[in-house]
Amino acid sequence: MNSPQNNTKVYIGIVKQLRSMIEHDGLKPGDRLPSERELSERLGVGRSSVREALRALELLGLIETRRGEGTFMRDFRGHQLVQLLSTFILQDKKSIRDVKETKFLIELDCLWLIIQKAGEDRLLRFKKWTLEADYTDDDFFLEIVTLADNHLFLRIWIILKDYYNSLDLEKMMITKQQYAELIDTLISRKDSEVIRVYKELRNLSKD
Amino acid sequence: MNSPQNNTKVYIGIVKQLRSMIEHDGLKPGDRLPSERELSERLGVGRSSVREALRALELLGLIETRRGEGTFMRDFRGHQLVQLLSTFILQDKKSIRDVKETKFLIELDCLWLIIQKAGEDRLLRFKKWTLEADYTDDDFFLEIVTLADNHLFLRIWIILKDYYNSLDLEKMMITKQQYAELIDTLISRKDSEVIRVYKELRNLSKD
DNA sequence: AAAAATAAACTGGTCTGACCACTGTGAGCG
DNA sequence: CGCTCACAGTGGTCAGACCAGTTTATTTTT
Repeated sequence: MNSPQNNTKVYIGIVKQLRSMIEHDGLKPGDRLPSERELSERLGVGRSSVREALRALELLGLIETRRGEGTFMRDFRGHQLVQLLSTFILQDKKSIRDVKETKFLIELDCLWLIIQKAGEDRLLRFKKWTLEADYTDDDFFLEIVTLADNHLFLRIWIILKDYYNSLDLEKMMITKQQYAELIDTLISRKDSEVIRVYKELRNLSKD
Repeated sequence: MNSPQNNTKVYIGIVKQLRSMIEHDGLKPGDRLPSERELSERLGVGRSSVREALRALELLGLIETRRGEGTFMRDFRGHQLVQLLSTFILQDKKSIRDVKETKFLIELDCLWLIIQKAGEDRLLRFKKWTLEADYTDDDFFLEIVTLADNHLFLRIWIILKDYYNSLDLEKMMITKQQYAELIDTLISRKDSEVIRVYKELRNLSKD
């Protein structure tokens, strides 16, 4: 039947079913899922099990429920979960250090990837935007990570960014000139220069 | 009563209660939580609501339940989250290229971290093991990533490794001498040399 | 006929009670 | 002393009931 194996919990199976259902039907953020009772009947399980699965996905921020209306796909970037986990887990100092360390290194990786891959015209346009537009540090590096053209790094970075922001660390001021300088080094394609400028920008010089 | 506000869902309140309970009682990984029925009674809510909260936390990897025994705190240093989200991220089975690229760069990151952090004695011991023991490429780099002492990278790498292996790509032969040489460069702490040797080892020279 | 009020049919939210499967324990027997 | 076995406790699951909202259809009123 629907159950994958016997010793797996029902609600886990439902999560999987839902995932494949979402993929199969191509559900996008905002779309409605079947009602709890319908899922219950369709999958041949109790409604409470369906609810356990849905509640878990809700806490993860993947879906949203509105009483009287239904359950909907959500445009998830993790905030729900990030907030929860950060207060839940990230208390210990080492985890915080890991998050910072990982975020920085992935940003460096992406810079390196850009050197390898990005076209010069794209970089020049980016530099122009850097000097003219208004943006935050997250905005800037989101563009960096996007330019690196690695979907995996992009997803991981976004998660780390949210974590990082939830830590409420003091942030340093970075001038447009600094951002622009970083892009210059990208255009010149000098690895070592990129690393130096990035470290300076992140104030990691002494490390 | 126990409920924080009236319009918040009960299971959310329970999650919060659990969090403060964990903090207050100083529960550590491996410790047991009160049973579902006891929580239900103590918090004045239905058992199904307790279960919705527990199931959500379980899916998050924060707790673990064993039928007949109870519910236990889990060792979640490494963010189950990454693993969970990975099933969603890797869902779009986009480019194999991304997986390879990311795995390699993270391995490089870890090498870099080792240069910064690892003690020489540890590296010497590692080199000895490299020359004497029997191991696979995965074994070797698992040790590398572990030495980097970044739990986040460790978890991400493990996922990538598993995915990478599932791709069934042809693998090249790597001699013990090559592995040992890599460690030598780590001991000498020359960044550029490490990169060169690693690339050679992964046959990325032309790239 | 149009608008407003009402009713019905859904949706999620919660609780209760029941039963199953599994684990640990302790009483009782050999 | 060691074994067996029943029992209490725990999570796993289901069914049913009721509440509280929303939407839609129906009826009533204007």
